[in-house]
Amino acid sequence: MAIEHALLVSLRERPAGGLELARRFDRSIGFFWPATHQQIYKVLHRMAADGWIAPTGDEGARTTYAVTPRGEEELAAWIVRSTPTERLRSELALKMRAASYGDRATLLAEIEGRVAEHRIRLAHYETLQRRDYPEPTGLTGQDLDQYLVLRGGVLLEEFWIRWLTEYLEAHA
Amino acid sequence: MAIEHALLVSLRERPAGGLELARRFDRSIGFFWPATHQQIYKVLHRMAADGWIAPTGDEGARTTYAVTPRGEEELAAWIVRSTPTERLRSELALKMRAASYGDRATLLAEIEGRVAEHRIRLAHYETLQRRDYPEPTGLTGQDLDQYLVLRGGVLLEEFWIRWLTEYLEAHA
DNA sequence: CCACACTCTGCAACTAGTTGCACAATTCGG
DNA sequence: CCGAATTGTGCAACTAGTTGCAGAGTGTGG
Repeated sequence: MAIEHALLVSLRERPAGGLELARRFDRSIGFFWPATHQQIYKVLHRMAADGWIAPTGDEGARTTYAVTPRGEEELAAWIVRSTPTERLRSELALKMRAASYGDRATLLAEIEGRVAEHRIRLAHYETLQRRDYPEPTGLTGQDLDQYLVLRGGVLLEEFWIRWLTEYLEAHA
Repeated sequence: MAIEHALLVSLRERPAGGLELARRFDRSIGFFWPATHQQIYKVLHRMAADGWIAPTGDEGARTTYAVTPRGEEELAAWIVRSTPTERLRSELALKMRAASYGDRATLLAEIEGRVAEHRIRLAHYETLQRRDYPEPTGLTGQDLDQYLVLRGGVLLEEFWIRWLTEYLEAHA
């Protein structure tokens, strides 16, 4: 339902082909919307068929798409449409609750690993933050929005670290 | 991949039928794993066919399932299996980033509504916390786990409120 | 006792996303 | 220049989850 719009946003920022988009998803955009290249290609075709995007300057094998006026309209319309609240779906949370039916020690080890992962991701986001937005107070428009989404990534990682750490401490 | 196990956990706590399970999912278990009754029925059939659960004391139309030994095994095996890190998928985050391509005022209003929702949910969780776990320091085993998952719900709501509020303030 | 509402079960069709693979074009090291 | 690795595109089959609907059974107020 929304990957189309994620692609529109990314293509609005700069035209690109499928793989390039997939790479961008692995970085910024994908913090909050993971996608594989296969799915991206599938959706790109649909979007091109619907006239939301169009190939620019055919350079042979690789196709670069740009957003059409029709796509701009759709993007604006989507932003205004209301979005249902999203629920986090966490298998790990389930396991934490179920721990007493299995081997708790193994689960605790897994959680420790997960905390380490989140710390790494957090450090990565903080590096980006320092590099790209050293002085956030002056930001406006798109830059401000990008910064705030990155900020969301930071807060989310902090949530995970805090929660998992509390779990570990309670079972120490 | 995991709804089966969520159902096992819930049925382990107390045998039940499809609708009753759906109701439980709307409450505690579903904090981190939403599911509709239709899907629950579908999965229950599969699980019964696989021998993970079995109907208990046939009471006519409504079927109550309980976890079999085979199901217990599966539950324990699942807890030990490692889980891929989950990514939050947020359409709202995308919109925040895309705001400058549409009507920002409308989006800000929507975000305000969302904050209100999260505050309500947070208050609800805190009520549960006070009611069911007034003295968390003495908890052990399953009770402790349930408490800690509820605690995760609280932290998650706080994450949302904080992030969305920062966004609103930055665009005030 | 009968109409109406509610509970419980479930099917069908669909949409979104994943996994595994294949193949062409390009670049790059020897 | 040639073989190998990498980049870019994409199909096919599958799994998970959603939406919309329907019918059977139970209880309840007039």
